[in-house]
Amino acid sequence: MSRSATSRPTVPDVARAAGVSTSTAARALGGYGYVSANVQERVHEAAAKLGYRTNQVAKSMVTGRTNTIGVVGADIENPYFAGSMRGIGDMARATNYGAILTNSDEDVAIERDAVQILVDRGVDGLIVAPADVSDCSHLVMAMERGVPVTLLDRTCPGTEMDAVIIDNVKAAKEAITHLIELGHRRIGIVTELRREAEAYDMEKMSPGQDIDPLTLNPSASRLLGYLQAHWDADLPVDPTLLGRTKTYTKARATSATIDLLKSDDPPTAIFSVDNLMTIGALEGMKKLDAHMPEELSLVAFDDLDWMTLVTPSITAVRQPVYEMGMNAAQILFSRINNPDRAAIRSVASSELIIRNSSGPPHTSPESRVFISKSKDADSA
Amino acid sequence: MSRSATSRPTVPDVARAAGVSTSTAARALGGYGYVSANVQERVHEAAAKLGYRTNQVAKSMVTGRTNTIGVVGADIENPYFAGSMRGIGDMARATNYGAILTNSDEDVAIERDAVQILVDRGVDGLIVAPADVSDCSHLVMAMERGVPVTLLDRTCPGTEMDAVIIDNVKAAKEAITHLIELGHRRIGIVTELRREAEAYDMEKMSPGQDIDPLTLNPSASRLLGYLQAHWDADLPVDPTLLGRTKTYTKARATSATIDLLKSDDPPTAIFSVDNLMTIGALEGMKKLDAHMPEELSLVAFDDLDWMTLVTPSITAVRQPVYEMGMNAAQILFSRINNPDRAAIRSVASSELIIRNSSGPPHTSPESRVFISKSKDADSA
DNA sequence: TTGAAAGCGCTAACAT
DNA sequence: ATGTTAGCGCTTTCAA
Repeated sequence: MSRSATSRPTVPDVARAAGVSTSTAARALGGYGYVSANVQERVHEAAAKLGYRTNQVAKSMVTGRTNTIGVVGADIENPYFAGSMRGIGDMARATNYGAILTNSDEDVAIERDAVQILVDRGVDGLIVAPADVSDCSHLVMAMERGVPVTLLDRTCPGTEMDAVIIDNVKAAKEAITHLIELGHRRIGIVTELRREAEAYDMEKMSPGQDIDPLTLNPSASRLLGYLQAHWDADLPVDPTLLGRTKTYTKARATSATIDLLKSDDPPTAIFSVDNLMTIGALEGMKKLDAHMPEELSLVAFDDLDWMTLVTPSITAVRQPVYEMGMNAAQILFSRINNPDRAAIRSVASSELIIRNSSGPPHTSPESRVFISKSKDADSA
Repeated sequence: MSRSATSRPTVPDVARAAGVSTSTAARALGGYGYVSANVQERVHEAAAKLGYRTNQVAKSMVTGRTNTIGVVGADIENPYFAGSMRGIGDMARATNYGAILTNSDEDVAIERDAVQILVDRGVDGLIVAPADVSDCSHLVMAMERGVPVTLLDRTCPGTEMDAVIIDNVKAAKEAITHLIELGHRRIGIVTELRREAEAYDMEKMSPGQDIDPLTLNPSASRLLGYLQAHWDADLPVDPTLLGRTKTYTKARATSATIDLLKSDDPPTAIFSVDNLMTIGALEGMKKLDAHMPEELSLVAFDDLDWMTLVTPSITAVRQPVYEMGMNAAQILFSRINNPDRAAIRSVASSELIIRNSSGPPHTSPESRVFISKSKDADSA
């Protein structure tokens, strides 16, 4: 296991070549302490000649800092995280940090594991999109161990962690209000809502109760926005319009959409709660041959590059993912350098981009071909 | 800068608590050397009680291994790399490795920098998609420094590095042959070809010359496949059908496509050479309102999830990106554990998925509305 | 301004 | 099977 053909030169090597002591050479190389200009130059010359490069591992051991952060997201294949990750990576590079990427698949156990491993590795900080906002104990522990955590996309209620989020309730509400204003009265929503409690919320929630959106996972808070839009418009809410996938998969989104469309009184519009759900919903619509926007409107959460290319182009809520990633990294670095400052909560602004997949609803059910079609078909 | 509230317990701490020597405790903890069952248990109890966790940095310093690899791709926002990265990450996790991700934006200077920094950081190996196959000196240097490199997506000719690739020439040839068999005789190609030399190749290349595809960047080797398909079918090649973007951006792909379509004798089909080029090409086609497949056929390189959702669905060459990423990681790990084995070149198999964006060409130019339309329009 | 020496937390000879 | 000791490459007191 010869790690290197000829092992790399060390500080003592450079010192010897420059005719100074180890500590002087180290000072010159590391740029700290007092060094005379003359020595500075001699040392750097020697270093260049020998091809010296600082051994970061050794440096880390004594400084206690690795200049590395850990990033725990759900899935790098999801454009949301890919975009954030790019932002994080760019900011890290600019600040001389490395970023170790791990995927949790929205599984808290995997996330807990990943965090543990990253902390063991000595990362200087973590950026985490927690799989479950009600289970953040491992993140709190990391912070207590001296490893700062910046939350992305979600917050952990009752904790004092920095976070970069958007206002999911507001964003969803805006999307639904758009549909209501177009005349839609039966709006389906395709969303995960993994935890039982979240699904019940739709019936339990009422205009009176003042729920803190920060205690909710994104899918639940987007549901809340859905509800609030209805309340504000004095519209009733029909629980059968809830297309709950329980599992975060495209296939479930497809079947949830199909179920919705095949119901006795199908929705005239669908709100898909994030990019994976959108793909699933579109697949379901395609299977039933439901045409947008004449037969069915669609508003998607998360804007992707292909959404302008499809016909019709898709109305979507855009999040500034790249900027959010950059911001999260920046906030984390500031925290690393100033562990005791107050927690920052950065709320990025989202934007509803109205395109052609959303239009006025059709008045007569007869004109909606997919309905009669679906009567013939069996299950999915 | 208090890194941790109360600093973490060390091996000596555990040893003391268990009433054994440091080295015995270390052996028990690290699972190496001889330890009696009795002591093994006592040490682990003590460790658990103290909440001991191995300091990986210290361990790395003495073992010379960090259990970390570096990954240098063009852009994590590109689904190709995101998919590979997911594969790499999953394999790394399974093998107890961490993966540091960096983006090169296809810039050799950035890549060289990234490699240097990762080597300084002490990564045990690198997975790199080299920005330019003719400029791999920094990768060779890393290898000479004892840091193995596995190439992804591209090879470095004349070097002995492991690589995971597909047969780009064959894949492109298959795609173009499909179009030729449909009856197309004027097939446009939208591709980067950054280097001047690559662009000249189209004219210079001839059936006789036996070019080694491994000396070419992906976009050039796909062009070669394009040419070979023509040669095999005894069809002439028209250099004006080359939509060269020079820069790897969507915008350039769009304008290259528009230029192609607005030319005096526009192509009846377009081959977009990777996913970014495809998005650009589609945008250009949409701008000119060129309908697929009646007016214009499209075959894309890289298959993405939305390509089945658009109308018409898009014919595409699929690469097993996830598997390739996994494979690259596996090969790298095997090389780390066996530095002297022969180089592996793993060629994954691609697949042409025929959908609805490719069909027979229209015989009469008059029926192609976008042509007349584009006569009116100005530039882009 | 420079040098000598200690030590970060671990592993790995070597001795017992 | 266990303990003693040295040392990875760097930073960092402390003296000079």
